[in-house]
Amino acid sequence: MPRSGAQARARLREAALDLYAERGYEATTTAEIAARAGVTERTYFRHFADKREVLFDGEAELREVMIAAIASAQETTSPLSLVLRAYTAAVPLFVAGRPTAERRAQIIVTSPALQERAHTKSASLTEALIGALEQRGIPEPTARLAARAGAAIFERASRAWSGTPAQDLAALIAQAADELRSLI
Amino acid sequence: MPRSGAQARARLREAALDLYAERGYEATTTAEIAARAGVTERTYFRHFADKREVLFDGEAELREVMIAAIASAQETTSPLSLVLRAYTAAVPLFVAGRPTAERRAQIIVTSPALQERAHTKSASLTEALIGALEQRGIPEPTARLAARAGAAIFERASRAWSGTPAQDLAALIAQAADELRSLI
DNA sequence: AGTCGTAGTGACAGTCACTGACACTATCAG
DNA sequence: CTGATAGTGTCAGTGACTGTCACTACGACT
Repeated sequence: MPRSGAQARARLREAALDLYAERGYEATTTAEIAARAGVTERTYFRHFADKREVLFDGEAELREVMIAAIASAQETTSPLSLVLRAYTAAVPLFVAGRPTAERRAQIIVTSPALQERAHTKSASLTEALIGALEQRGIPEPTARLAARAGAAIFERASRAWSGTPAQDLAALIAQAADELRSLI
Repeated sequence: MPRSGAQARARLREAALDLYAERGYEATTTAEIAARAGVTERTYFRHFADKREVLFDGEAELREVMIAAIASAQETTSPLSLVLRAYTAAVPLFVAGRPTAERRAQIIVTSPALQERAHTKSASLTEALIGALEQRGIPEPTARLAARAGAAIFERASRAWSGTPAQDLAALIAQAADELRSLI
């Protein structure tokens, strides 16, 4: 394995986060990000598909953890429980990534383009969960319904978590699930 | 009121639909769309915010119908029922717009950029429903949970509907709601 | 009939995200 | 030490999108 490129990628991430926060997403050019990271614009686009993607790196790890949680669950677990188990398994990742996630969130709310990408990311995560459920023999429509219900539950928990940092996210997930049950 | 512009807008919609279908979304330029519609590229961008938006025109009507359905419901209706009532009220619109919707859907699946926009559109519709629920005094977190559950239900119904055109969409919505209940 | 305000349009120049192609270089395996 | 490979720089190009200014169609109003 030659020159790793991982450092450049990390510098690009930080540079983008800084610049987007300082002068705003739209007022920042990809050339400026590259310059601050000490590379050329062309190199930026070798690491990230577009100007937004740099804010959504590290999503792969999250997806893998969640898929693994579904794959390794007991035989008899219900579809929705599988999805909630996946989100709960990811709680440590959310806790660890929290400081960065907050900075990111503050940037994302300022730009419709970034919110759009955020939606896409969570939709693609949902698709991955659906795939994992199907691997366990759950029919596609059922899997989709369960995954989307789980996503709604997690969003509710996650929003509550942003409000009160002290709470335990896993407990909030369970609580949101109860809320949904009472709604239906 | 001077020159309406509605005709140009309609021609742009059709031109885009044709070209995207013929040669693909990415292989089509906005200049080509404008040319086929008999206007300049600049005029295209006066009618539509970007290259994708032309495929998502007429969303406003849908939103209004659904919001009205929520606003005009009985006092005692539960949050989820309100949301389902909104989707059900929109069924005639979906039936009427079906032929175009199918062409559009075929185009959208060919391009990640268009799928991204489609996600954004349904997310913004969900936000509008949340707002309508809040108007009725339902607290935001509850409204959000109900709106997202309703969206999941409708997606499930809508997918079933694409498969078997004969079925009644309203019935499929009720059926999908039962499915979700049994999942929880 | 003439005038006047308004919404829509064309023309033009410019910025910037993103891509393809080619040459060069740092690193590691043997 | 050599060769294979992943990463990078350079350069030229396309196309989405924007600001600005002048012009025109149309309806309102006298």
